[in-house]
Amino acid sequence: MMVGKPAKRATVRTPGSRQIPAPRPREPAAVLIAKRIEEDIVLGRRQPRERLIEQDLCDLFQTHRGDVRLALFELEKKGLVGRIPNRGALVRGLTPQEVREIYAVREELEVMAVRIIPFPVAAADIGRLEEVQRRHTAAIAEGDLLTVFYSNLSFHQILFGLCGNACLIETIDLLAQKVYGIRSYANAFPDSLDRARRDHLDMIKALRGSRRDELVALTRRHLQPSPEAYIKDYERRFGKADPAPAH
Amino acid sequence: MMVGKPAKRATVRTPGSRQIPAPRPREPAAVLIAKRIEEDIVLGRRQPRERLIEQDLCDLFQTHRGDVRLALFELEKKGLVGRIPNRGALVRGLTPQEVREIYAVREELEVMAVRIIPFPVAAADIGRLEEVQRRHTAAIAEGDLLTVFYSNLSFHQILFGLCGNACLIETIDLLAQKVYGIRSYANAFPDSLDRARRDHLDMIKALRGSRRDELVALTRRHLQPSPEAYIKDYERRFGKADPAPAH
DNA sequence: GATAACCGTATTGTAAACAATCTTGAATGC
DNA sequence: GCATTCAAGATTGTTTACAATACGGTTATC
Repeated sequence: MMVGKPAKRATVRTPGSRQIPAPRPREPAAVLIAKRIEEDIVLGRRQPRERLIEQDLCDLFQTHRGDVRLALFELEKKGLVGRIPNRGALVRGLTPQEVREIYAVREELEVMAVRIIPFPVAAADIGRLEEVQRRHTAAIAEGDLLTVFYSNLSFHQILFGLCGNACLIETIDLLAQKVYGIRSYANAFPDSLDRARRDHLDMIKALRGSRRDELVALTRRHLQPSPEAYIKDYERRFGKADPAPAH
Repeated sequence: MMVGKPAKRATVRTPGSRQIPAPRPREPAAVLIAKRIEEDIVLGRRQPRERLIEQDLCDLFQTHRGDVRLALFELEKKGLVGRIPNRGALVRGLTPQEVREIYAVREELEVMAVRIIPFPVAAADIGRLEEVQRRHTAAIAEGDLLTVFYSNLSFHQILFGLCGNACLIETIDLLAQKVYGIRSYANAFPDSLDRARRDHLDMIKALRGSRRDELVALTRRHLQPSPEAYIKDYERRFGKADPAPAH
């Protein structure tokens, strides 16, 4: 497996011990493969209902089935792919119902995060946000959707990372991953991208001025367009009736 | 592997298709093993820092390393065990900091859940809660901690299940799993168990009367004792200084 | 006597082979 | 012509064997 990185030492913490030197869990190969597949789904290179065959992925990533298998289980738990026993994995689409539910929880958690960010925010942190936002803006101008995606991701990770609650950060990230795939719908319209860009700039301003309520309102508003665009498109394709509850 | 159950057919939903008959993902062996290990940790039969050696677990569960491996990866993602490359898995304890953070998020989500429960709640659902609560009460009286644990679990799953948001339910469950292990601290004191019991009864009453604010207050209060007991015990054992940030 | 290099053992990580299961398509009977 | 049965191929699930790595003790050396 040649996807791995050099990897250096790090530490793990266990209660009752201070710092134990231990090999850092260098990104296991399986996780890297999972990331790549995730990216494919985000970019629309893999469509819902498409099968993910283990051997194909082995050839693609030059590895053995063990890692691919692990990656698929991982993606299954994230909700990005479904699995049918003895049949394998397939890219999983989301019903409007599911999208609405996920976004409701995202809003709750992201609002919580910005509520507990300690103010004022350090200038260095705001600087990092501005730096990433410059990349984001440039990528939109150039129509580089891949960079748009990743810089947008970084922006939110930095922003919510300010809240200081690791569990909250992790959970926000988890839910964001579940709907990575539907971004492409929102990104299809330049208007949406521009609006997101302006939201980010407004957020930075609110942060700089320690205006929490404004930040909360922006956070809520920022989450609106994506699910709406997705649901609209979904209904256009498959009809408006929500076909039976999702289990 | 002889842990499996008979397993029947079910259906999977994918967007754009109606109902596709498909083999129901019968609880895979790995998941069952993970549950058993989880239970061991909950019951204190496995202490933090204890190593989990794959071959030992294979012998114990009469299976092959593939499933054990998968189970360990699963528990790792849940945060119950840590892994050191080429060294294996070990039961992971939680720092007070982590516990506080997890409970903060739990409170936010569980309060959200009870806020969106559609009122009035169907009599049948209240009946199910009462039924489970009878088991809970009986188990406390008999000192059957295992049944206490599982009936308490059921109670909350039914309660939060009423909110109707599958993603929210799932996320609440995920966070609850992360702190399964610390229940034993709260359960050590009969007072705590009795208080939990009374909380449950009060919740049922509030549900029956559709008194949402009361339910929210009870939900918050119900989450207080466990982390407090754990943190107190932790500081007694390892000293009060929170040793270095938890990453 | 302390320290550094070495080797044996325990354990995980990787790979390949085998078995079980499902899908697909053709052949057969009605 | 249509449904049913059967067999072949494809894919996943399981098992076993092998290689790589890390730890612990022993020995050699200064």
